[in-house]
Amino acid sequence: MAFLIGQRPFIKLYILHILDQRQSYGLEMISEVKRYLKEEGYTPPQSEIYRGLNELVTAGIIETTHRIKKDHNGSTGDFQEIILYKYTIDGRQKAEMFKREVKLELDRCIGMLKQARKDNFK
Amino acid sequence: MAFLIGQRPFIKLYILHILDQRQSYGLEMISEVKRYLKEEGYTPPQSEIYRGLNELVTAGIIETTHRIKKDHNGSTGDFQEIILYKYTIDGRQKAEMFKREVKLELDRCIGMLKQARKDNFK
DNA sequence: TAATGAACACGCTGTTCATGT
DNA sequence: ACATGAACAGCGTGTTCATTA
Repeated sequence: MAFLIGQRPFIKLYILHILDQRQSYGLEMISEVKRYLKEEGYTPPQSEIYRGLNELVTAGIIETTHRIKKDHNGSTGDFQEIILYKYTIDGRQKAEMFKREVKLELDRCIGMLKQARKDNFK
Repeated sequence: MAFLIGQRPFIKLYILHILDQRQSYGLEMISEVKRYLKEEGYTPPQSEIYRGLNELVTAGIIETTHRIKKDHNGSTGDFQEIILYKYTIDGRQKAEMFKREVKLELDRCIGMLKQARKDNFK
């Protein structure tokens, strides 16, 4: 049995949470996750988002709405290509299974850390 | 900033907790830690105890009461050598600093995981 | 057998670098 | 600059193996 939950599934959870509401892309999602967790004293590295996204694609949970151009830059007229992600047809269903597993892990970890606090402090 | 607290400091915390009460040795401590955490669904590997012990020795927090013989085996008359650990002179003081740091990490992790549960479930 | 710990392999993570728009 | 992701390096961890009493 592993010690604590890994960063990967943890971030995937947030990715799915974001995609529950709307399509999004890598850097936007990492920013949002950072916003969620900044107060908790944790800043996930950029790379983790992409790793998580690729794993979710491989798992058939999400897919890439292949390259779509975004708003152009007002001054330069540049177009920025991004990769949008969204659920596959049965993706939400698969995601529920994944979420359930992660929830179990999450609760186990919380219980463990609380126990450690109880055992070793106060 | 790292993601979650590592297994090493986590176990060291329990080692110190045990040594707060009495001297002990490797396998005995790992057994006790397992007892503490079994209900939480976590079984630390044996090796981690030794790694933690060595690090605490290096840090000058504990020291080894060099090899002491233990109870003999009733039937064979064998003697088993063990390595007892205890606090150094200023070990408890140093340990307090370490514990304080770990407590901060512990609380941070709990907060983070709770936040994730709040964000992604219920 | 109990006890210690070395040694190995591997996965995860953080940083940096490369590429393209 | 923004966006993606490959590539590299290093640490932590889990398992196995070796040694000794």
